[in-house]
Amino acid sequence: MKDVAAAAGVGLKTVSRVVNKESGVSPAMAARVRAVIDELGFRRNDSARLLRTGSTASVGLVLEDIGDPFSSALSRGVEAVAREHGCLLLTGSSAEDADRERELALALCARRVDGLVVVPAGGDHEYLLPEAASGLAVVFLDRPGAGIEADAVLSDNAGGARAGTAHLIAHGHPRIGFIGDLPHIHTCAERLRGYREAMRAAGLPVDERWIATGPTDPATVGRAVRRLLTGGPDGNGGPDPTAAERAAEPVTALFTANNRVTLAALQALAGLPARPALVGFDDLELAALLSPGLTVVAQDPEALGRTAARLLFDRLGHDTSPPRRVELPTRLIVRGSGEVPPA
Amino acid sequence: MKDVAAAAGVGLKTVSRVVNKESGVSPAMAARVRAVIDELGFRRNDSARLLRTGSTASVGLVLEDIGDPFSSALSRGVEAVAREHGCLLLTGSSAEDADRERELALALCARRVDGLVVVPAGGDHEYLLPEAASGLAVVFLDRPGAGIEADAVLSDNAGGARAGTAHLIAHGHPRIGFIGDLPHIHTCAERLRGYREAMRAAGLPVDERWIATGPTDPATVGRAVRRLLTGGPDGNGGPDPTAAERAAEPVTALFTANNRVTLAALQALAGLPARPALVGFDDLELAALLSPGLTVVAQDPEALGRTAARLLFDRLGHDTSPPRRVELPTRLIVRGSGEVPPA
DNA sequence: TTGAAAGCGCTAACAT
DNA sequence: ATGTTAGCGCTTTCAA
Repeated sequence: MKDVAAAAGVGLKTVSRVVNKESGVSPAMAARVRAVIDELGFRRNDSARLLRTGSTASVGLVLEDIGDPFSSALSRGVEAVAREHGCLLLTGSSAEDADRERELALALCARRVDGLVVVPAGGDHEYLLPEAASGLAVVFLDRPGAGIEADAVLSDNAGGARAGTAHLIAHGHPRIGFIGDLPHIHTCAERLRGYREAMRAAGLPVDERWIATGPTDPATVGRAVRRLLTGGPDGNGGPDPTAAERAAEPVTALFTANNRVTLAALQALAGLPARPALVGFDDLELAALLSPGLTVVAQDPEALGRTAARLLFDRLGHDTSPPRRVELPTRLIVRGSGEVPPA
Repeated sequence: MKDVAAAAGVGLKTVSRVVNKESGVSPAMAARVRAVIDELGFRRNDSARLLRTGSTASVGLVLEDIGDPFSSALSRGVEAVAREHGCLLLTGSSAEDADRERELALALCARRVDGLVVVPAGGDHEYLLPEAASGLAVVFLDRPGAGIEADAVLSDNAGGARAGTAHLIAHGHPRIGFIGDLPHIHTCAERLRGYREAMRAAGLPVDERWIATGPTDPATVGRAVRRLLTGGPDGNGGPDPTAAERAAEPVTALFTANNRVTLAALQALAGLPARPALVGFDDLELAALLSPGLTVVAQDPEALGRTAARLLFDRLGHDTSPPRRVELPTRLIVRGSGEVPPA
């Protein structure tokens, strides 16, 4: 900019005015400056500008895994709203690792993003307190944060799981298996709660060996599927190994608690002759084209992302009301797999 | 930082040294400074730091649509490599719009990203020349750029389409329909070229009415599917309307040129009694679980992203060799839908 | 080992 | 309508 001013033989501020389309510059002067700008290929350095003005016109998004369709739909929602506000989006993935989440969030803060949308991987967010104290707006997405008072946007996980489980019960299944990811993850815990509530509401007992939680790789989920369907021992070595080692009653239906689990379960079931009823949490792209079609409890991840971003910008607009927790409804989509009667 | 220095009663530079873990500070002093830092909740402002040092330790990624599974896999690849290099990733979507791409790329440049990975939406990238001249590294991804000499990482689109089409031909289909997205998009054009080459290599004629390009919404693709299968007029009002209005021979197989087209075509086919053979470009998550399984020409989007990012960091490491074009192979995955014989 | 001064590229506030 | 000065928060340079 200094170069432009020198080359055009004008003051620095005049160039600044032209670049920022401020009024108070004669057309002739503006034209001359613009000519020099083009000639020199000058582009304003926004980092410097933003350092000076204080705002950064950018928000950060910490996802669990940008490659997961659910995450990318979230991020589409956040991006759309950020864009409406003329804000750039800085994104990173935590790979479901608490340290990485922290590191990433702090890196974004060091860049002085105006606000942060976080899909929590860790269970403690106290590390954001100093940032929040110095003006950072924070919204948690998909899962609530801990150790800091902040807005959260979630799906009605328990309600959705309740509806999905009740749907299976209504189709005659008294024994239903639950397969989820890691039990300490909020969404998994809530969906399990919904499952238990639906069972209890129907007066059905729950055998703890019907509940499988763990990694979502196809091998692990495949083992869980086969165990639940045959009633074998759980192999987890739970608090009561002798009970766990006894065979459980086989289930006739499965509730799979997220998209990756559902996918892995479908793969495991593909080889089997008789298929249990299945309801999955999260919709899948080809769900309607399977046979039978896949019955799911669908979230609206893009709406989740948009809602979180709106909340964030409300806060940036100095909305100082107490932290809110917004819960978005889920929707049961009936397509066939959940209506199979017990074998 | 100034505040910390004042509160600790030390010089500014000492605080800077402690924050950056530079050597040359006595342990006692360092401890005192760190105590004040914690007390005040001080966090270094990286924007200011980077303004001073010149580098920004960040790279930009301009995608077509972050919500598309293909894009998000690309971005996972880019992010992984950026992370290895301690770089933050700034991402945005162009929504397949040239102006938006430009606007986004320039916004990232104004933030002084060190490098830019661009999935081109527009056909002209001259606007990046001034940036490149002042040191920006640029790599195009998925499609080549135009108007600027830069690296590009692509899939072997023509080769993949050739293999897919040849596969259908080998299974006895002389008449094969091609459904793609917009014909000016490089990937579509290349895949169409591959299709034509395979047909010619087999000595088969191509009726232009077997080729449908346009938007990828389910309605448009559905119409194309039905037209190709029944041999109705093309309705495009092409250069030879009278010929176009004559009925064409119905095709017995379809080659769908990207994931969205494949998805839409599958939806359209779901309602139909007799199904044509189908090979799609791009793999889909549930492809193996459909019946018949979906035969595809698979790309490796994560590898595309990683390769592009590696090339970018090579350039940032002052690799000044002439621009390269890297082409990654595709893989035909046989699952059933492409092996259906002609009706 | 420590610190003062200069300056990265820009804009806000105040001249002219 | 245009220019000058100071300073955003940090690092670099050089001096003590």
